[in-house]
Amino acid sequence: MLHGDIGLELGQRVAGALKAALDVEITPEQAIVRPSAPGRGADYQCNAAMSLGKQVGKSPRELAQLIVDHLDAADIVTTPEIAGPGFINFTLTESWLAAEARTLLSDDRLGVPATDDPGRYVIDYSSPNVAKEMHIGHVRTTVIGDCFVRLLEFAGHEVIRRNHLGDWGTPFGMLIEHLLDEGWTAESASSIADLDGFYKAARVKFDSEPEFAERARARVVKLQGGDEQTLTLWRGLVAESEKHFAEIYRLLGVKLTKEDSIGESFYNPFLADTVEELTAKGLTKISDGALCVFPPGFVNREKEPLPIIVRKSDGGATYGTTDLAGVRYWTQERKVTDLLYVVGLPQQQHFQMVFAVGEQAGWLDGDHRARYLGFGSILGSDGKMFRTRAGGTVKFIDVLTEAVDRAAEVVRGRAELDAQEQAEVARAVGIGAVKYADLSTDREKDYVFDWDKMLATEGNTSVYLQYANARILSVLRKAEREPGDEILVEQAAERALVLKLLQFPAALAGSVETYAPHKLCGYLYETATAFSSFYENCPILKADTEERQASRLALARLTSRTLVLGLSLLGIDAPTRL
RNA sequence: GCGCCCAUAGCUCAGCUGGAUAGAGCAUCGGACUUCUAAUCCGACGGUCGCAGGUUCGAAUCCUGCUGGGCGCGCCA
Repeated sequence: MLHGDIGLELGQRVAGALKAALDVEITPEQAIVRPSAPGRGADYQCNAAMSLGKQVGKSPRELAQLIVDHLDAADIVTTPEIAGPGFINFTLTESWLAAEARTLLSDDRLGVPATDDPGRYVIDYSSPNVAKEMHIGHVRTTVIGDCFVRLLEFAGHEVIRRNHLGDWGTPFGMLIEHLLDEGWTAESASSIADLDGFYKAARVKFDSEPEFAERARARVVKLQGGDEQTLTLWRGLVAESEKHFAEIYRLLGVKLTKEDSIGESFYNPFLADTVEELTAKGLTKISDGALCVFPPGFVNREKEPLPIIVRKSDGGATYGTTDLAGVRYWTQERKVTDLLYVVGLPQQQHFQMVFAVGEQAGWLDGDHRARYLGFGSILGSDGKMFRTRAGGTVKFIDVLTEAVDRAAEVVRGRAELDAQEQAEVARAVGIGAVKYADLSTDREKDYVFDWDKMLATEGNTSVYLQYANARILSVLRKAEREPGDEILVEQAAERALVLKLLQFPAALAGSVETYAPHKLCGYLYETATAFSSFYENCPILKADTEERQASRLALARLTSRTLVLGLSLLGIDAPTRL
């Protein structure tokens, strides 16, 4: 099957028919073969005849008939029917469905091909600030970024995780000066428990004491100048922060580790060269004392060109400088093919400008692509930015502990789990719920954070998927035999489930190509509901023949494998019991 | 003022890049457990796709305008 995609396979056959009938060449994609809406009596439909008819000078129905007449697809579908203005309806044969499903039984990748064009990706995500506690604002970038890592790795790409820590810049003068004032040393600095409080205290002092602010500014210069005592203290702060981040990442179950920290400070040695190269290429201009790049097409409110400031009037660098140095470093030094930025939507324009400059500088081109993957905000039930009842920032760790606590409540008294298992399940369910809520709606839209909805056992939630899987595994445990290696497609619910399982590769491809985890979520939900229906209608352990039981056990296992793999690509665990 | 995004069932969301009668879940109502995990399943109810034009065989989807909301727009990152 072409890329494991039924639609593409049929599209290829349609393309072949068109070639045979009229010597017209189209790609399988251009054949526009899509799953039909339920209840229309067909599995797939070809929508190409209407638009193509005009080009070849035939009526759509006439063209559709020509395609059908020359179609070589009897191994897959029954005789296609032409309907309406020129739709070609395909119904897959039970024998083909059975044969295809059979091949999945021994396929670790469940029909998903590895990419034939592997790239080297670097993904910028999570990006917390040193000396500040992670908060609700880091949830989406961390969860979504981790999902992309998993999806791209599974697709067969090399993926470099990049945690772009906020570990440099003006706040660190204030932090280090406060460190010294409070009598911390480089060694003890890594044991400050309340980093957030520490940051706030420094901030207050900075805002209220001019003398301190003055020292803080001087300290920034020392830091950026490479003063050893300052650097040592700075490293202590970073180390302490990384402990906190690691704790969140561990609890959350994302792949980020300390080794993935490539913070702003990393680019410090490249900033001067980057600015120099931009200048050498004639892209910079001094404006109001700052060195700027003006990418074409961006204007401010006065319709004047909008700059990226690469060197402030005081000589300092900005995040624009750092981001440009990053584009330069990863494309030129590390030879990555794709740079992905999982950063909130408010920063869209900034990245568009950075990419535009990257192209002007020749760092980005057809072989070195950059893509900004923005995401919407998490809202409270009032439709405004999600905050605590007191109006404060919601801490990341509080979200996770509350999720696990609430999940424990949901799981309590459930099944025959001991305390240890209950705790593990609560974690899988609670964390899964937070991640799934984040991944299951359109990435670019805002979504409303709602504990009851995300932990609901009905509807499109991770708990429902986890439950469906646990149920399957329970049946498999109770079976007194191994699943068979033949698939029977007899009942309607059985047929629907098999078709759904065969659509996994296409669903996954759609999710990866458009960086849309919610498409995978939707597919998994449909698969779980298809299984539930099958479970109600098709007895497994009590099937009336050996063959049926063997086949249904195989289908059950296949469904479980699909759910588990799908969930794992989302970064969500699937407990064996629930 | 300029730019970007959003508006679909009472609520929360899909709608596969222009296809057929716009789909799920929740809520409401009605059914199904001496049967493999009922945390489930089956059915019913529910729509002026924000408004108005346009493009064409065909628009929730593309274009223009408007209304209502969110965000961004020079030395924080």
